[in-house]
Amino acid sequence: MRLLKNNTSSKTNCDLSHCFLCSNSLPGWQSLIGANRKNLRYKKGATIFNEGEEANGMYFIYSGIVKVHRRWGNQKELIIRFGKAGDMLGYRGLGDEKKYTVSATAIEPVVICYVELAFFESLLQINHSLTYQLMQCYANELQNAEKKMSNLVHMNVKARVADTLLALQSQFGKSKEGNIDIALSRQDIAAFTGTTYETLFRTMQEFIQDKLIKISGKKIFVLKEKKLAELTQVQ
Amino acid sequence: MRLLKNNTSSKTNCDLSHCFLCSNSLPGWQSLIGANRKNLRYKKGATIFNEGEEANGMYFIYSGIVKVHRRWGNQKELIIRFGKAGDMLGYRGLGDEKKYTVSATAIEPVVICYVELAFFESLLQINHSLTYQLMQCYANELQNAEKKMSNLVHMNVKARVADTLLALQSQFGKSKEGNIDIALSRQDIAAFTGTTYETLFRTMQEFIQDKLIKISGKKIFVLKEKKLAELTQVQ
DNA sequence: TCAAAAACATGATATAAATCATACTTTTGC
DNA sequence: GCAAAAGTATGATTTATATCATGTTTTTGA
Repeated sequence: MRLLKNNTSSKTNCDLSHCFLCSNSLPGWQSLIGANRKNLRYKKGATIFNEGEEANGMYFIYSGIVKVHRRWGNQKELIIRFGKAGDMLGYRGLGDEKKYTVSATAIEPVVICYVELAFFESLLQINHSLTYQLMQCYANELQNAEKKMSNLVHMNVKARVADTLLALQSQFGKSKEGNIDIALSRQDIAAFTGTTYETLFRTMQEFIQDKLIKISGKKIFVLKEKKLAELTQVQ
Repeated sequence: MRLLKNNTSSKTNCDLSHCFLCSNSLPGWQSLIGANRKNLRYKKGATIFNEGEEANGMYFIYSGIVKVHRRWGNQKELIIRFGKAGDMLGYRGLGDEKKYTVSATAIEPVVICYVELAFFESLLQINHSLTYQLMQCYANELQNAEKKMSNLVHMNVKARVADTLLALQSQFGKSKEGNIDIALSRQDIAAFTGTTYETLFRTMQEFIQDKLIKISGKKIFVLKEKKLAELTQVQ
């Protein structure tokens, strides 16, 4: 998926060129898209949509970070993935069931480009290339999901935490300071790893002891990437 | 996905009308497809493709049952899903990486309709509806994968076994006798549930004791579907 | 700006499920 | 048709990880 330059002012509207939808449509269609899209703003912690709700539209992230997650009971959750500028949300609604099967929550202020499902589907009918790109995007997501599924069953927590940190660094990159360029609560890191806060905490302490990582508040520095990668391999 | 009538003679070739590829193409194209497809046969236990291998083509199941799985080390595996007549394999190869990220193995004799990836991709370029159907198929698979991922983290083994049995019955239906219409080894059921053979065995014994299911060899009879379904709910 | 809530930090304890061990039975290939 | 391999069956033991409990610090919003 496409990356966006670092224009995260929450005042900005989508410029009709960077999101998944626009970048996969011919320039001539942008006025049509512009006329049918809404810009939505969410503050940190706000729900974008909830699992079980009627799927009404497609959400294209213009700026900010979103977690895509599933809840269990009212204390447990699994974070399936994080979405950032250029990513798409809600498209699972295209399946047989027109309901969201996951939830999406802003973990920092987010600007969304939103279109109604009916409009999006009509775009797919006339824009072959958009459908093809969407299909490609799914193929990748499926691979990720299948890999994650397998990791959850086969890897122990230590390996999964190592994998999580490397995945976060790969998706969000490093800041100039050198830390992974995303600020997550330990709770969210645990939910992304598929473990509890306490176990995540202890595992990270172990990594700090072993000098594999370094921590300063919410800033995480990967010190020994190779060692972490080794931990994720079958022993 | 589409179901096929019970014509499982391994001598039969695909009739160019039932598989995912043919049923989503206009009749006029069938001669083109016929000229480019190969019919492949696999016996029980045979590997169709292996994770890590170069992705060379698309596989459409004409008859038989296939497991799609990922290995870990050389003793552990997770079965991601089962495929039957009308289903498709190998399409993950369309993602960024042109390698299979999962393995596919025949668990009973299988007849496959095979086309080269290049041919399939050219079909996608000219057949908009095929691309759209493929995309829809992915959307469903993604929902399944995300649900399974969440189940693996949140549900205990008992709930997962109940879920597995219901899922198998829903996918493969019941025979006239009333058992789930697929013969799997306990090992495979365990791998699909994401647990070990021993734990699966004990859990099934518990279900038999509680009269939720009944067993005769590889035939599994679901006696109390509702009770099993309750076990899968958050308590 | 102050109270309440969320997040962070850690030790102690419980337990679900994996692992190990062993024997019997069925299937498969030569 | 028989040997080897795969699958089935079950008890005993270990262990990784969740759960519980409690206190501190930070963030948030009224």
